[in-house]
Amino acid sequence: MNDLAQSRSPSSSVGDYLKAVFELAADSGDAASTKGVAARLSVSAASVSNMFARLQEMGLVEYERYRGATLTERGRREALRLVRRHRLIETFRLEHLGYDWQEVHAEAERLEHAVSDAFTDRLAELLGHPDHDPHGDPIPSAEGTLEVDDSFPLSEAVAGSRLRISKVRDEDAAMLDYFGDRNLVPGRLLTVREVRTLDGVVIVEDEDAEVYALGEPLARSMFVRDE
Amino acid sequence: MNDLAQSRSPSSSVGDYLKAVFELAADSGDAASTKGVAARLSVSAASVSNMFARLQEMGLVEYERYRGATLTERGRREALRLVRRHRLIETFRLEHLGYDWQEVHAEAERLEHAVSDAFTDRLAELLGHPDHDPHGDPIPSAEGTLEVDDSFPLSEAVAGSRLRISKVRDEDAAMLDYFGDRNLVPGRLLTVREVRTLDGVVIVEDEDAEVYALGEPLARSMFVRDE
DNA sequence: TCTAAAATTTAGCCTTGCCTAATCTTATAT
DNA sequence: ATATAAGATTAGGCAAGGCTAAATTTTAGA
Repeated sequence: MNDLAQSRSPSSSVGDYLKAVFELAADSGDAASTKGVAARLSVSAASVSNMFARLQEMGLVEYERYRGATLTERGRREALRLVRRHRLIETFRLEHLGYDWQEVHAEAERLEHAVSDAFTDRLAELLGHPDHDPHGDPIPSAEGTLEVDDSFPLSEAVAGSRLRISKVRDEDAAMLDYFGDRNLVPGRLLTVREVRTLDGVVIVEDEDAEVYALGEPLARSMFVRDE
Repeated sequence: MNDLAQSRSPSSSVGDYLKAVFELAADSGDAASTKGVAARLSVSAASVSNMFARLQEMGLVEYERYRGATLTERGRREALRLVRRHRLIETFRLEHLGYDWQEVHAEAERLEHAVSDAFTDRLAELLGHPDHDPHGDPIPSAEGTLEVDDSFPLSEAVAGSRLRISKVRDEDAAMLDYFGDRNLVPGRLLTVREVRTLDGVVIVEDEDAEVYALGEPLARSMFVRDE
């Protein structure tokens, strides 16, 4: 009964936790904290403690009390499978179902737990094996490899540099709206006019010579790469 | 807390039961039995009794102990929403993902619980608002209406009649294989050569003058309409 | 009609996930 | 160096859904 639990495909809840740990680690480079995961999944901290212990039993995370959790190799593979599904579904919804760039995120959270690997791979084929989703996030390969990410938040840019938008945080719908409305989307070129340390405002100019002053929250939500 | 349960969208388990009751009633015209639902969902009879009581509380079925359950109007609407999703997803998988006619059924069971109505309607549009799925089953409209079904199993045909295949039972993969391999699919025309009451074998000839002798189990799985 | 088999329900228990309240640990600020 | 705040864990519950075994009702056969 124990090794059965090992071989079963993780429940949708387990998957959500793995993805949260994966994404928090990507941001901070560190172990995922109870609090961080709780906030991301809108559950209580107690539930996270509880789940961390179970994930460790299942061999999906390395966990030490009061120290947070990091993914094991198996946990990381699992998380990447879900990320792959999520991003392909988003791309499908955008390109074939006519959803707005901003609307794409929400429902994919649910669907990613319901589709099989076979479905995912056929979807990838239908879409022409894209390597980035509509927000600019890289899509993991079917083999579980993920492009190394050399992008950084616009808030850390230096004045005068020329940058390409690589991705936009997809957690906040209002921010997605803002960027979407102004066509500040992955692939666009920006020139940094000013980075004001005083208040964190970053002033950029786009390819059409439009100038935008972005406050720190916005500047932290847009990721760029040196061009 | 009680009326919240009323307004919530039913859990995936609840939906599975509603669909099972719906489909059993369609077959037998009668209340769905505990045993029938248990067999269809691969669950113990005790679980079904339990769930019938809960479904009644939720106002989704009419249920009397030892007498089986029938859907209420609300229960029927819920079931039809799921059936609509299921059949549209099957159609999508066949037409856009290149699945075989036989493979289509299985995964849709899981997906139908994860997609929203909005997704479903956009999918319908992408597919050109089909009114039948690949097995020939009618797709309920977004408003919850379903074509009246005047088809009957081939096992009840009379010798000499000309019939069109309307649908094929999709529960048994081996039978789907058999029919699929021989191109005995919805839309094809058949002429009944002989109906042998002795052993239930039905002998038919298709449009290409191929002749098939179908035993009772197969003849009961193929539905036809007078042409 | 009466009895045995089949179907159904009840009782009692388990697991997964989630919650709140109370208790620890660790980190921070004097 | 230590008090306190912040973060994490434990304890104890709850609801959904499932199961088995035992009891009950219905149905069918002699």
